[in-house]
Amino acid sequence: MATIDSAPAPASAGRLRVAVPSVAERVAQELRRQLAEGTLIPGARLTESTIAEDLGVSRNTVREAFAELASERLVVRHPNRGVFVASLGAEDIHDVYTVRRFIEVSAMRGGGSPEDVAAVRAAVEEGKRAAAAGDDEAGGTANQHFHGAIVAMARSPRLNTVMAQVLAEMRLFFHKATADALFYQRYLPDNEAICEALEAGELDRAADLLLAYLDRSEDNLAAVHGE
Amino acid sequence: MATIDSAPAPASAGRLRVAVPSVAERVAQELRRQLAEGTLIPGARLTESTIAEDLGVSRNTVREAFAELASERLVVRHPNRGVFVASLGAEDIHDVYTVRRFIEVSAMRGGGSPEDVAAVRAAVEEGKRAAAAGDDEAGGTANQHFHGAIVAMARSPRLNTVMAQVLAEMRLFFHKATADALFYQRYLPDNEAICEALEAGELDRAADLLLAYLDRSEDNLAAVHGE
DNA sequence: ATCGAAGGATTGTTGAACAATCCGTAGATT
DNA sequence: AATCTACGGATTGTTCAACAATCCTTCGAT
Repeated sequence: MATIDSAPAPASAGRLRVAVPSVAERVAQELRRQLAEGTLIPGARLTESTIAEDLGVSRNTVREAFAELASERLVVRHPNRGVFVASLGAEDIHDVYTVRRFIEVSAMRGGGSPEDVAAVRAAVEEGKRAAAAGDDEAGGTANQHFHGAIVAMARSPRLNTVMAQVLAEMRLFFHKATADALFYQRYLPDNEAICEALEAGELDRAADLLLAYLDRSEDNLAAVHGE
Repeated sequence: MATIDSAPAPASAGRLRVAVPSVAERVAQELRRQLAEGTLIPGARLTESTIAEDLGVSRNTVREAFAELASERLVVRHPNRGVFVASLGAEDIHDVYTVRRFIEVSAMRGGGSPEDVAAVRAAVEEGKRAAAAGDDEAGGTANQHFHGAIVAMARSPRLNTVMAQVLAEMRLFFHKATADALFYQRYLPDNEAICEALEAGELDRAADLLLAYLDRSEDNLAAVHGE
């Protein structure tokens, strides 16, 4: 399949160091892409030699990429058996939402700078445009931007990392749920209301709305899972 | 230096599968130990070949261990330059405490089952014993158990993981601070008060006390850092 | 003193090899 | 027929050796 030689060759001209990511990093990136895109479905097995050949890299390099993805919980290692695309069970969904409740709600109560709030607003508008265009994929992305922007208000690199990983895990799961075209649109009014409360400086109310949203979202997802 | 063949040989008798950790995992564990113990000081460089020889494993295996430690932020990778023991700057300390405020305080407001509360109490008593014995190392460990137990009340594997990583990062930094023998003892009364509020079911008060403790602790640590 | 060109050392990556482990299947046993 | 055991194939875990790419230092020239 597609090779990973995407980065422009370190050709002649530019003397500006661009920090080309390592091969292992590019492999991880490519796998992340396929994971998010849904090419690799949860539970699928990833064979080292196959991927190594497909991407034209060594098995050892694939192995390093696996280690990275495993640390992000996107794949699971079964010793001596191989790595598999992570599949979230009911407990995992609940746990992910627990993390989100902890982090997002606290971030909301802390508020953010005007630029941070503007970023939240921008994500809401992005969602509206996606809905208008009927683009579900973009709608999901916008929703993740919305929640990412909320956490970003805390300006904490570590919290941002945690949140990014959790959102990546959710994206992995959503390929079952997104069959419902209205899944994201349903939450647009919530995002709008939360954002307005935030812009008005009513942080506690915004946090309460966000909490209610998360609870409802979890229930919906659990229902989809149970079907 | 010391080899890593610690696990009892997969001898004859036992048919019970014990899941021997992989070599890479044992290397990571050994490095974690040295990191926590202070043998490896922040900023120190870890040369692949040296460690490979010292532990009697291959360079590739060391590399896998590095990847794991890097994902835990215990070491930092500088591309083409090597990996270094992470050293926390002022921003990092603040960030770590931000994470702790988010997670610990929320967990406290959520409360926990009687067993979970008992675990918190046990950590407090552990700290008292360590103080009585004048054992600073044990005091630090007890303190980490205390805060770990608070987060454990949320019964969230992912939050526990995040907290464990943050505590590991702090341990890395504390080797400067622990010169002050009273560093941990100073916080014993706080832990006691927080625990009592928790046991009394006064979650909000316990959370407020915890928050105040975290703020004070951060200030102290920042002061130590600045000296 | 500044700059640039070797030189050496270390990382990044590859390829091949082998041991260890797992899985499925075919036979043997009851 | 069902269960157990042994075997074989496939994949992972780990090692080793090599080489390219990159960085740091030193040396020398300007």
